[in-house]
Amino acid sequence: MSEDFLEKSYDPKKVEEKWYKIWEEKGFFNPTFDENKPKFSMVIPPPNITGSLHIGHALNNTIQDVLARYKRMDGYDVLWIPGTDHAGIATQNVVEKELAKEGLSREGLGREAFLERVWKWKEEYGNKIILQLKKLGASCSWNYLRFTMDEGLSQAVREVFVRLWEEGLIYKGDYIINWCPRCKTALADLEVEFEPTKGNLWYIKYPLEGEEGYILVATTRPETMLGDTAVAVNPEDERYKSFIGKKVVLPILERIIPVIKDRIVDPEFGTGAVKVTPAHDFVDFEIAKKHSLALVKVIDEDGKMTEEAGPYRRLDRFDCRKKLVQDLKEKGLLEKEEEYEVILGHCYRCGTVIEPLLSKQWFVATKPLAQPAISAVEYGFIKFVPENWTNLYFDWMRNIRDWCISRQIWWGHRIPVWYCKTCQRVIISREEVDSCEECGSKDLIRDEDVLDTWFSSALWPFSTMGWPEKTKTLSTFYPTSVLVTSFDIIFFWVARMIMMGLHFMGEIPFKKVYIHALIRDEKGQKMSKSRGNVIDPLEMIEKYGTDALRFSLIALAAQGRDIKLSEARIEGFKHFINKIWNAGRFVLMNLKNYSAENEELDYEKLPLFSKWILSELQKTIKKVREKLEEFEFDQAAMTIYHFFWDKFCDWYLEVSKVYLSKPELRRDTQRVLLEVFKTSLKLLHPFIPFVTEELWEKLLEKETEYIIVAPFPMVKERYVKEEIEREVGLIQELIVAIRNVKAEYNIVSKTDLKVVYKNLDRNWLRFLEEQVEVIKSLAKVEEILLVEEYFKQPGEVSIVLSSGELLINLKNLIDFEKEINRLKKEKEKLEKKLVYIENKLKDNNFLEKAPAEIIEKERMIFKELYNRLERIKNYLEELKR
RNA sequence: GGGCGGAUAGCUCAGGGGGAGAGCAUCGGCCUUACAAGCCGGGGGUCAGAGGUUCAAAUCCUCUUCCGCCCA
Repeated sequence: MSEDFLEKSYDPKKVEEKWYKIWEEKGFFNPTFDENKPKFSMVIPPPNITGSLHIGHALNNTIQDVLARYKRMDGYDVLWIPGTDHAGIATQNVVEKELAKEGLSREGLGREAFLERVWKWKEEYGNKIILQLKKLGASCSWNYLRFTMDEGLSQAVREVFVRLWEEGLIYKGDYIINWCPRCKTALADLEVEFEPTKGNLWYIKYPLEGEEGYILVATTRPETMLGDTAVAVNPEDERYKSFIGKKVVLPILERIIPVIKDRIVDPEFGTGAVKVTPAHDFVDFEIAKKHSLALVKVIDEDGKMTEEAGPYRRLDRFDCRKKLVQDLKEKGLLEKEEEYEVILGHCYRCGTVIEPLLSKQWFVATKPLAQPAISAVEYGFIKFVPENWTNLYFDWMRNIRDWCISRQIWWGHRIPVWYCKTCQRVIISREEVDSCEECGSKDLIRDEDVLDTWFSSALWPFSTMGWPEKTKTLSTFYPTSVLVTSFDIIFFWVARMIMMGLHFMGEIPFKKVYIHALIRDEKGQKMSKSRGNVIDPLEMIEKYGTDALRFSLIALAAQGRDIKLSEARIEGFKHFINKIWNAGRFVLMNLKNYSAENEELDYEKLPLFSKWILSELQKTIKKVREKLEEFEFDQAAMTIYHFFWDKFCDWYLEVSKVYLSKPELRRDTQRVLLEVFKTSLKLLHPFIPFVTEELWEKLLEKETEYIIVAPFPMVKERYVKEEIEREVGLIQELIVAIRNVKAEYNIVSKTDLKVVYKNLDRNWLRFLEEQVEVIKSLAKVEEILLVEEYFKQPGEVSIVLSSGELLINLKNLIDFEKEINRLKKEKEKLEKKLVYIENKLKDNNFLEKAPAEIIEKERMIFKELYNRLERIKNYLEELKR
């Protein structure tokens, strides 16, 4: 039968590229601006241009694509803006590494040549991830492809910078910041990753000035003592009350510094007396501000000791530590040294140990921006899904600190600030400046720094739509419908977009934030480039096909739980894809001589199982829609999976073989097969676009040429029939029971087995009469006799069903011991359950307090189980005889 | 230290007050004309432990143990 029209198994390689190209060429991905359509919009979380599609991207974009395709099919005008992020530090590092291989350096090339080089690199490799997104099937609106350093987006960045400056929300100053001595740039607090590391706690004696004695100070970073400008104790600490106000001599440098009191000092840490190094510690910096202490910077931007470090100048910070400890030991000023777990900050890009140091940087005052952003979520204008992320968001936003936005790198949006060398004027401008607005001098220098990459991504939802211009895209599609991202960038990105969106658009950037799971490696660790533990989705696509990968990711993406992905799982879903393919083959084979007609289906005339599958289908449509709306993608996917495989393939296709063989049923059965299959494909399309489009192409009687724009199925309430589902349930139980006996007794499929079904309900028997052929076919038996009364013959085995009993003649095959065991086991199970229910039904509390329908249900169950138990007991007796 | 989440079949995980589920693995039988990437059937669980709330707890609450993550 396998003729020219369909291969025996699905080969994704043959179709994926073809369909993507067609969809793109037909322009299905771009919005139509049709005023009659409701709008749905999203912006992609822009992947770094240095990136290659990793499994996290795959999940993130599959989810967005499911939404985009679902909404598009459901009649929405969909805009899904794709793009990439210039990823300042990461990209600069990549290009620098490349240069190093050629024996070149960034400094050697100079700023301009280096930037040219980065742009060249971007042209060459920066598009890689875009192509990979296409492989994934992402139906992004490619006409809107953006890059954070595009001219338009750069203009938005300058506009925002200037406005924030004008509003007094951007300032420049000397503050303590996180410094990466390898990347040679400041980092925002968020860009530092903390890790507990084995270190030491050194106890150092600080002698009192002008008298005997000393204060013992504990520190994990002794080299910073060279920058100490005080010793601090908690004012409540009885041990040190008498020391407050005295002065101590800083060892080695012999600087005289005061002993001060401050509540921030933790009396439990070390000795309760701490050294204060304002230029190299965040807490100490705060203390120094309060007490007007001097700031002495002893470590420089290269991680080396400064001139202030006296004898240790120009030593590396870690070498200095060793030497200093040695010197203190020799001088008898080191009381002890113990092992201690220190929490070290590392650069999130290169892993180097961060040095907090004093530096002149640009900051955004975040408090005034944060307040409206908090309110927007409090009032429910923006909703997090799942909502437990809301707390995390509030927590961070309520404790937000000013944001250090300047970076001492070259790749990025350069800060739009110029300094006049003649009159010292600071010029902040949206446009390039070539002469001083104050004195007219041409002797200007531009600020060397660039902006934090997240500064531009914070504008992404509106900068991509053309802001600050008032574009049609903005007025049509802003705010976006939903943002799909993972929790690890709620602070970096989501929170900042909300702040900037509210401030500059006066409107939220998105109505919902769907936070999906993080895919972790087998150790439960986050996957990242720097850890080198990424799993390659492209390899999975190569091996199992895009649809299999997509379906796996979606099926595993339960809300609120991380995903540990296994390849076996993907392979399993590949089988599902193939199953769909083969069901398609079956349907198509049987539709060969079926000609399309538009007349409505005569529902009443349909045989039982046709009505049943239509009813099941409606339930499936309903649930898939609900789950998609609730962002419960895994459940949406599994719902259609189970319908398709367990209901449609395992039951209806088999039954249809019987129906198709009957001329009077053939035509309507073809129609139902087509209807159910087509609807299934539509339900499946958002998840697995390629195989569904390929099969759709082969189908007759389609409402649209391409499934990607076919209407998403709607529930037809008139097809929902619970009574039919119940009836079919009983028939299925009957069939399974027969199969079970056959399997237990190893009776081969082709046999002249005769089966008797006994039930006192005459109406039910009459009803079953019509189903005999189906039962015979599915249970593979020669004959089935429907009777009201029957006397069991020797050599017959009995099966007790929810309705009626089954008697199967096994002749001399019957294994009495086996049968007795089986029945005993069932009897025990039943008895246990019965005792449980009986106790319940005897309990007055239960009868008084439980809802009536529950009591009724329990009674029904009791009756049924009791009845079943009685019958089983009877048969057991018979067998024992 | 603070917060969040998890502990359910051998493995990976759904479920979330009223008769314990899926996929994979496993065992037995089938090359049954859509599919062996398949079909049919089976076995397998004190739902981490201890208390509590409730007529009823795997599910809600408290505590304990272990694991993961985030923040300091």
